Formats: sequence, structure tokens, C-alpha cells
Amino acid sequence: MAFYSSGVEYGIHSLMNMVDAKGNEREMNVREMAELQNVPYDYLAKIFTRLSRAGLVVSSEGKGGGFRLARASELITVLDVVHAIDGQKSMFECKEIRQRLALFEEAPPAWVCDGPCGVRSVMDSAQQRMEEELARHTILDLARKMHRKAPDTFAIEVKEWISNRRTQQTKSV
Amino acid sequence: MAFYSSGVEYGIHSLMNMVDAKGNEREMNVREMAELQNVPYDYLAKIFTRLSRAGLVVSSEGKGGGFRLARASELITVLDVVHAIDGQKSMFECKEIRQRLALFEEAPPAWVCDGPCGVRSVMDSAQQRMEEELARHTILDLARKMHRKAPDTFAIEVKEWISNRRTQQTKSV
DNA sequence: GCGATGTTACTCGGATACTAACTGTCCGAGTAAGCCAGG
DNA sequence: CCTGGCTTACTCGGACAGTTAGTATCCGAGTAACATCGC
Repeated sequence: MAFYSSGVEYGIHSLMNMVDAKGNEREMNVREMAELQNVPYDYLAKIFTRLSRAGLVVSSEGKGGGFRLARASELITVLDVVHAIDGQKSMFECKEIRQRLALFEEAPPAWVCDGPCGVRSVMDSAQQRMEEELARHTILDLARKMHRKAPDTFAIEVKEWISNRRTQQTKSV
Repeated sequence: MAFYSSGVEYGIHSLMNMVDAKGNEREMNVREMAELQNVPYDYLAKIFTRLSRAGLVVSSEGKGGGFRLARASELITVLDVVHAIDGQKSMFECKEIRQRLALFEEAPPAWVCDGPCGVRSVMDSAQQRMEEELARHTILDLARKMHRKAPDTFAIEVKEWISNRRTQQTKSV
């Protein structure tokens, strides 16, 4: 199984969609984002409550409410999002095999437990490298990279899709 | 859940036990290793067949058989072991959300699929950093680090435990 | 007009299936070493 | 002797159950904007 859940993927893409081609942010609600990206609504809603609890987005309740970024998109790193959604989970869960050696018979000597397990140290430093890399990229970076690939009309189309959806909704009432 | 299975942990520790304080290798069978480390035997057996298939260890079948390292312990990296046991799994499984944008209506334009997804790129480079770190540490490194912490008697005790176990086994027959 | 009331569209949070992967166990097959009996 | 069969202790591989985490869905509660209705 993948280490990072697909919830992370949904979350990052959603946050990217909250930034336009110029780096300006826009407030959106979960249903819009779910429909725009063809992603399960209920699931995405839960993801956004996590993003909210982590302080990456700010919610406004009630009709017409939604989410907006809590701070500038260049200050939200991929690592922030990952931590917000999946929590600070560890790539490797040390089971302290070193203490189980049959030699010791239920009483491992002190030197065994002195300092972290060697295997664990390696894994931890590897995870640290990984997270450093994730911290180097921000939501703005990703949004910019996407818009650079897209034609100029794209940003407009997205904006129109959103506004169309909103007017249609009020019309249908 | 952790990204790397506990099988990886069992595998690494087992390989470490196949190297003594001086860096010399010793052949061992699965039952010995399982008992020495208090780890489930059947499970560990499966792990060693994977290590064998990956060419990290060489098996000798039949009575008195067992496993020995296929190459010097300083040439076996933690990354090798991880790949052998867990396979080349990906930290992040891109679901190509970018193609699902409602704008496109079942036909994403060419520019969308051009090159890898931005999110995926970040994740892939992060994983690469992680694996680079894992590749920097070898079984010998780990074994040395452990023996450096342990008193000199430790290596002898391990060796005695193994030989005692072997003689007891032949006696009990 | 204007305030009270109701409706709508949101954010929250809990409860609950479904699925996939990991972990661990069981068992049978194949293989080689050593023992042992029969020639 | 020594040769063939038997036992033993291994490696292999498949099958399977239990547990856990991720994914997804459903529903009720709270909240705020807005419309509507009665005064």
C-alpha cells in the first residue's frame, strides 16, 4: 500500500485549485471542489476538516460558506498538507527486535537499549530526507507549474465553471 | 500504517545476525534466526525466500542447510533489503486527478497529460531522497554499529548460543 | 417597512460498511545429510 | 565394507484466517445567509 493516502492527493489538488494562475486565492466550498475534480464529496469534506484543524485553511460556516487558505499559498508546503491529513506517521515502526534476543531471557542488558535502534536510526534519517524534500515545495509552486503548462484560457475556464455552477444553483432554487 | 512492513525489520535484523563482530559472515538457518530473535518462524521463512529470490542470500537445501549472504555484507544496502522484501512499492500512488477536472468532460486535452503530474513529481523526488539515504547504509555498517555498543563478550555469547543450540538439537535426536 | 419565521446551503462530527494489505499460521513437497540394516 | 532405504532437518510454495488501516457513504447537528410572511 502507498504510504501517503489518496486523501493527501485529493487535498493537495484541492488546495491547488484554490489558487488561480496569478497566485491569487479564492474561497471555495467542498461540493464545488468535489465536483470540479470528480472526487467523492463526503470523503473530501472530512479531509478539509483535517486541513482546518491543522490550521492550513479557514472555514466559514453557514450558507455561502466554504474554505479559504489560512495563509499565503507559498507558505503552505506539501509536507504541511501531508501532516495535516495523514498525521505524523512513521515510515517504519521499530518493534525493538534488538531487545528480544534469546540470549537475554526477558532482561536485556542496559547497553542494548542505549540510544535508538540502529535500524530505526537509518529509517528515521531516510524519512527526514523525504520530508525535507516535501517541505521544499509549496502549493503555489504546484499551482504555478500547472498553469504554466496550461493555455491561458484554462484559468478563465476554471473561473467560469465555478461561477456558472454558482449561478445555476441559485437559479434551480 | 507504516510504509515498510515489519518483515523488513525482521529481515534486516536477521541479516545483521549473520555477521559477527569482525564482519565475518556465518551461515544460519531460519529456525535458528527465528528463535534467536524471538520472531515467528513461518513468517521469517517467507522473508528469506524473498531475500533469496532477490539474490541477497543463497540457500542450501536439505538437512544442515540454511542461508548465507550472497555477497559481502558491505555490499548489501538497507535499500536492497527493503526492495527484496517489500518490492519496489511507491510511497504515493497518483490517481491522475488532473485528468478528472469536470471542465474536460471525459476528454482531457493533451497538455494535461504532458509529462508527469506535478504532485507526483514532488512525491517521487521525495521518495528518491529517502531511498538514497537507505542506500547509504549497509548491513555491515549496522552490524558494526551494534557490536561497537556491545561488550566484547556479546559476540562470543551469540556464537555460543548458536553452537549450543546445534549440539542440543543433535543430542535430542 | 420590518421583525419574526422558515428554508437553504454550508461546515462539522459520529457511525458504519467495504476493501485491501499486512501479519501470522498451517501444511505438503522437494532435497540433502546421516543412520542403519542386509547383503 | 558398502549399498540401498529410512529418518531427519532443512528450503520452498501455496492456502488461509485474523487484524488493521484506508476508502467511502450515510446521517444528524449546528450555523449563517436569505426569502417569506405577518404585523
